Amino acid sequence: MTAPHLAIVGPTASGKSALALEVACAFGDVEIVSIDSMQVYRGLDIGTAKPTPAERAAVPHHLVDVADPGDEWSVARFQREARVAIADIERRGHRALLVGGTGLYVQAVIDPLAIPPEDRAVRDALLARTATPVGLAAAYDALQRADPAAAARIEPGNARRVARALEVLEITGRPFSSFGAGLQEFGPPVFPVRIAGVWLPRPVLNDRIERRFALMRAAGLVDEVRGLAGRGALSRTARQAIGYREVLAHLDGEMPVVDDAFAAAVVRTRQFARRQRMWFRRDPRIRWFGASGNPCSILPALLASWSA
RNA sequence: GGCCGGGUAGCUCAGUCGGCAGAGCACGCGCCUGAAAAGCGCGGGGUCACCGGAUCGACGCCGGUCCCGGCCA
Repeated sequence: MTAPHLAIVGPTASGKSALALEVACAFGDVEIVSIDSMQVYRGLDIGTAKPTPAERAAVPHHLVDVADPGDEWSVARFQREARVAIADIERRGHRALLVGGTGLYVQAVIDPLAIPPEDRAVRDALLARTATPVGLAAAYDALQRADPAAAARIEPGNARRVARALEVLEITGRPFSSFGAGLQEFGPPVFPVRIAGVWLPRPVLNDRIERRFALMRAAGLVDEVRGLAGRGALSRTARQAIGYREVLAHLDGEMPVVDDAFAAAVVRTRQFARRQRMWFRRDPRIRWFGASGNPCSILPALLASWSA
């Protein structure tokens, strides 16, 4: 039995990655596993705040650059690959340091989530049918009859999730709800792990978000997006990355002024950070570490907590 | 200076034969099992530019003032 794995979660731009590198240097026996739905894509570097080659040379990083920008990524794929990576890390006698802000992915990795199978064609057909209010209402009705438990967990207006539940029903013949109680239950993780949450005051975080986008812009985000767009199609999943979607809209002429694109990206990042806060807040297994300014000031407390 | 158009929520704008003001976005609060940097629900907000007038009653009608845009001089 090895020592427990570690995890750092929190909203975007809260300084998790920098902290993780410090922790890795301090401990020496940890490898970083990025829990990030967009850093998996090769070529999406600047806008995803991906660790630099130097950082990746200093500390091994996993689940970064494992997909082509044209790939449709998914939670299930992440769950599989992350668990393989963690098993490998254990085999080397090391500890995994999970770092990231994609809440669903964190749970897919550390919780015993049985993710039902999918059939994209079936779901796309269902989504087409639920595209109108009338069609959605009919679909939700059908779900209520076939799987009341799932319907109770899904808002009637959420076409995405209604379609997904019906999809599972259609291709497996089993109710969606039979695959698990949902994400409300925070039982013991599938492996021992200590989870730290990074908390910053909202004005500080908002300020960091704004600065970071300015830096990304200066670092050539527009050119990066232009290159990706020119090289071929970005998948539906990849093209919605914050910053990429907005710059793409600018390059397509839908948003003529670049500054507007970046302003929109900043707004969407703030909204994203809020959803992340909501998501992580309800997980009682997270131990929170707050900083009033520089998130690296958390480091001593974090190391002390994890060394105990 | 003259003529025309406009001044309504933080922003962009809708609106009513005169009957206690709406939408989208933003913002706030929340939800979440194969797109999750996605998707969805709820909510707070306005002396309707200002001053005066007629009216039971004005954001709306009348008169004036200020500001913005366009055309003419």
